[in-house]
Amino acid sequence: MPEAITTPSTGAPAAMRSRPPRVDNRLPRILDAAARLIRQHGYQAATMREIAAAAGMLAGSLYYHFASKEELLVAVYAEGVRRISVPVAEALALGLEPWAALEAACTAHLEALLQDSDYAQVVIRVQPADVPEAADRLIALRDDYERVFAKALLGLPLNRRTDRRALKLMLMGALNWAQTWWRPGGDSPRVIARKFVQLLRHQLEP
Amino acid sequence: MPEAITTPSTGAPAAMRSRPPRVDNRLPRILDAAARLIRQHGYQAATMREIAAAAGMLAGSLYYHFASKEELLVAVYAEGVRRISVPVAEALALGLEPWAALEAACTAHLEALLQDSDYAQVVIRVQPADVPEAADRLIALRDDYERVFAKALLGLPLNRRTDRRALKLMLMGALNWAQTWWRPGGDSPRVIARKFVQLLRHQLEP
DNA sequence: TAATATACCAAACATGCGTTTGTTTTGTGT
DNA sequence: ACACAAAACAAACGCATGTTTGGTATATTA
Repeated sequence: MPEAITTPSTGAPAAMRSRPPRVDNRLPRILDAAARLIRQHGYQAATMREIAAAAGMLAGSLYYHFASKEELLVAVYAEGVRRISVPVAEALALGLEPWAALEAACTAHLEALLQDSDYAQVVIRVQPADVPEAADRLIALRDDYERVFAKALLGLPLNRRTDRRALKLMLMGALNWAQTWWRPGGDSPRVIARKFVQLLRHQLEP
Repeated sequence: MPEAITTPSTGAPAAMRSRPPRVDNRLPRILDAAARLIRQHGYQAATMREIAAAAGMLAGSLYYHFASKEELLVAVYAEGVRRISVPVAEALALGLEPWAALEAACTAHLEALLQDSDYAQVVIRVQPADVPEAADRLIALRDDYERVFAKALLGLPLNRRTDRRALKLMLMGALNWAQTWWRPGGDSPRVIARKFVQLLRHQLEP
């Protein structure tokens, strides 16, 4: 499934550009290839040559669009955050009652993470600490999404003694870790989300 | 805090050895250095030269003890699994009532993961897929531990419709993900474990 | 159609990597 | 004290990596 970006951010020399980008721009293909290979092999193991070849060009040509490999990662990562944030925000905008809204948000999160998007998977797979130069920006991007997800917990009618922060960390951890064990053919994102929310919401004892 | 291994597995040429290993063996130091650097920088970014230097030797000398960098990782990883499994198994052997036992197991898991051991952190940080040659063995090691942890859920008096597998996956995900957000000075492993188990055990609604 | 910035090619560069090889030191058992 | 294996050194090898440089084709605008 091809994942062309709708509005490709223009390349590196964006500051001094006197003409609009060409229509046959291969920037989206670069980002798609980078997202796929970084997801498959990790950031370090995904080489610029591999990425370039997958985009139908040579390694050096990537540097017309990105100043460095780390900048390329940041671009992919930012798009990944977008691809999780948007569906989750949409789910939260449906006006469902609080628990259903949370479940819908979790479903959207898992769908992006497990099925839909190489970009989204990069966000969970790449650890900011692995990319010293860009770690701060990656963490900031991840925090952006956390704030989106946190909204899903706002309306919940909770016990007075419930630690909302612990609830958020627990749920996000459980969701993100799904990437390590989930395989196609397993429970669907919707089913997993339902089970997880169910485990939290109701008492486990008989 | 130094982390000398108690019973160092003998080096690479273990098959044809006619004398016991020396007492000033630096193998433990190699493993400690590898564990620390792999935890800090990730597997790919941790170089053999760095590890050797941290152990007070040269890169080539590592190959007396390990046939390759991947073999070194496997050794560290195996020790890491041990350092999580042992405390958790001990917690489960205390004879506590089921929910307290689960909480104790989670505490032990988090202590190893967040505070005690570079080795343990390697287990969670390194993704088997990043090390193609050794991925199978790493996954097998991780599964070994999962079986230990799964015992913590056996005795729980649960609702008949509770999905025990989902419960395990949710809880392990939440615990393992703590590595990405926890910082020294934050809630202690004991407190986190209590909060997480509490969230699962009791009803969240008022 | 002419001009020009866009987008890429082609080829190399410097560097750091995992690993190998031959040699030397050093602890240990007899 | 001697013999010998264990353990490390010293130096290189081959290779892949991210990146740079100068040149070239092409779509777009005027």
